[in-house]
Amino acid sequence: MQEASMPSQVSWTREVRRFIEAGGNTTHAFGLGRLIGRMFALLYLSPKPYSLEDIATHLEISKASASMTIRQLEEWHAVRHVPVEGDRRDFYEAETEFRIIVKQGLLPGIRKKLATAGSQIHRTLEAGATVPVSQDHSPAEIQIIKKRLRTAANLHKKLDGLLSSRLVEKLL
Amino acid sequence: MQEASMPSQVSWTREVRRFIEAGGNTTHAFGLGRLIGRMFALLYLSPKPYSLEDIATHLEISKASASMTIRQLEEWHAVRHVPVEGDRRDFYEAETEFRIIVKQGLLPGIRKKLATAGSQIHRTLEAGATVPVSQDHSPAEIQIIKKRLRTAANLHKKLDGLLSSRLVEKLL
DNA sequence: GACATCGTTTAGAATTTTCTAAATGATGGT
DNA sequence: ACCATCATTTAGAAAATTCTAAACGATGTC
Repeated sequence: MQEASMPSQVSWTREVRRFIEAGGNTTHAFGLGRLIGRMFALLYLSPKPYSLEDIATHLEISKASASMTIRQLEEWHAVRHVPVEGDRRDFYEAETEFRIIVKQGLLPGIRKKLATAGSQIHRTLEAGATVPVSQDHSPAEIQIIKKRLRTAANLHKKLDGLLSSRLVEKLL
Repeated sequence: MQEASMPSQVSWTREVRRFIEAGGNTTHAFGLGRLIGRMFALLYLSPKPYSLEDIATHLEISKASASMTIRQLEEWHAVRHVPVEGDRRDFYEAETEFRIIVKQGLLPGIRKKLATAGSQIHRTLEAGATVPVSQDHSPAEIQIIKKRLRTAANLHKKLDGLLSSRLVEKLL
């Protein structure tokens, strides 16, 4: 009995490891750092909450890294702090409702980044409006530039509107 | 006349510089590198095509960097190679149809990244199906894990379907 | 209130990523 | 065919990011 389950046992833990690394590669591919994906993957596959040190041990990282990364995950609502009775350590578990993570964590972050870009588009647009003459460009060229800026501003507006709408509801 | 336009002239070029840097910050914020956004912003505000050396000069980078980054932009269909009669240098101009950039450049890249994550989810799911017993987890916990994996697989499927649909048409 | 244990901060080490100069390859002009 | 000029490749420098050990602060325990 025990011997029969041993081989699969080994391959399961190895598969979990692969899963964790794949999570890290995914977040890294999207420019979010490798650790955050590894950590979320670990917690997502854990029915039981983990303490900071548990996490650090499993991922073979320092407690310092674990602390900083878990706070980032908390900001994104991807991880919850769960109190464990009679233990003053911090325990964490993964948020399993992706809707919450996307809506409260990811989308606000994306919108914030887009807002920075959008404000510069408008700033340039306004600067262009007060500059009818240029030694670098002909009047016709300036019209083209202004049109492109308006197109960019329009795209930004559409994107932001879409992200703040109930698109997410439909999705999940 | 000339004196009257001089002050605005200065502020316009400065504003263009700000625009370019903002473009760089935006792509960098989304994990795409700072240079690619700076370069696209430069070309987007240029009615005339630029040669590789033009680009390198304006952005104060080496021709080597310009070459590698422009190829990346080409892969994303964000920049077009335009032949200039009687000049064997390569000239480039920005693609101004964002629909094309998103549809042919960004979305395929995103889907590719998601596909990697998705295949690992399924792989783990299959491994879990063949492992009914574990010394680390109770049977009830294993059920929870399997359910979470199915949820993740489902999310991945929805996401991928959405990205490959005509969502983009509606958007732009 | 001193001690023990935990989480956070921070200064700097280690790694990764980005960038460039130089070499190479490719192509057109003479 | 040779030279001149351009784009690309690559090996290694430079810069940015990520990670950690140690110091610190906070909180519960005896």
